[in-house]
Amino acid sequence: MVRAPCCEAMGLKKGPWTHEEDNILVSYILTNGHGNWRALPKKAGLLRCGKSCRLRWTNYLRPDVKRGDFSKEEEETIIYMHAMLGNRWSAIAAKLPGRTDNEIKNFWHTHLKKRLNPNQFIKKTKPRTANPDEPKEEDKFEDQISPVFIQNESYFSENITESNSVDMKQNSIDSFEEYFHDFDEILWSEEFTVTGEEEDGSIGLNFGKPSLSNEDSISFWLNLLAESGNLE
DNA sequence: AATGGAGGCAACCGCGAGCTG
DNA sequence: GCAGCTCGCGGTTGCCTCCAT
Repeated sequence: MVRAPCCEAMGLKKGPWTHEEDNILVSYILTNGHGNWRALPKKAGLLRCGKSCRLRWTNYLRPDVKRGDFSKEEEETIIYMHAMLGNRWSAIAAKLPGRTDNEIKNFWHTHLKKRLNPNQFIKKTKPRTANPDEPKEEDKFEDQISPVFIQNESYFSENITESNSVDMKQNSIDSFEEYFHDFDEILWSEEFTVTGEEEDGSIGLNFGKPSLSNEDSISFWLNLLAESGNLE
């Protein structure tokens, strides 16, 4: 199959986005929706490829993108989900409202990965398609989880009191199961709902459905653009 | 104050999946 | 069923900032 060229180079801009480009993209999407990403930049008057626009929107400009440091809970979720799913960042991001796969991926590589023993970290990326011959995700869970968490001394330092390595290993698994018992139920329940503005100022989300209504999104950006003087 | 290295993050690239005609 | 296309994902790169010397 012949792949369609993504950015037929000529004249298309690359590199960091400017505020003006951001404003154009946001205004266009809020007015028209993104529709066909490939056609969007031309319609919006941007010298970018559709891919670049989509990435910019999903990772940075979307109103429900949560910026700022990851909370302890979010870190724990990432570690837990990564132990279960491997490098399936989009799947992990789906469990962290307001966080993007790119952000999580970066956070993992720059912060969390360091806490793990690299020699023990052998989990490979899972293929996106389910192979019927392979064991189910749940069946493989134990095999995946132990090397990561057992080696993560800092993570379990509060729970592990035994110095004996064998006991420690078992304790780690027990601690893990105990520690994440409630967590698991929350993560795998479809209703992971937070609404309205949170106490910390972050945007509330209805997990499992669009986090903000279109109307809310428009209001958000109209206000923002109006404040910055970029929208009449 | 200058400089070089390390770390962090935004953005790009290439591939596979899924949709459509 | 096939070919062409778009979209989404994960890996990687490169720039910018910070910090140590």
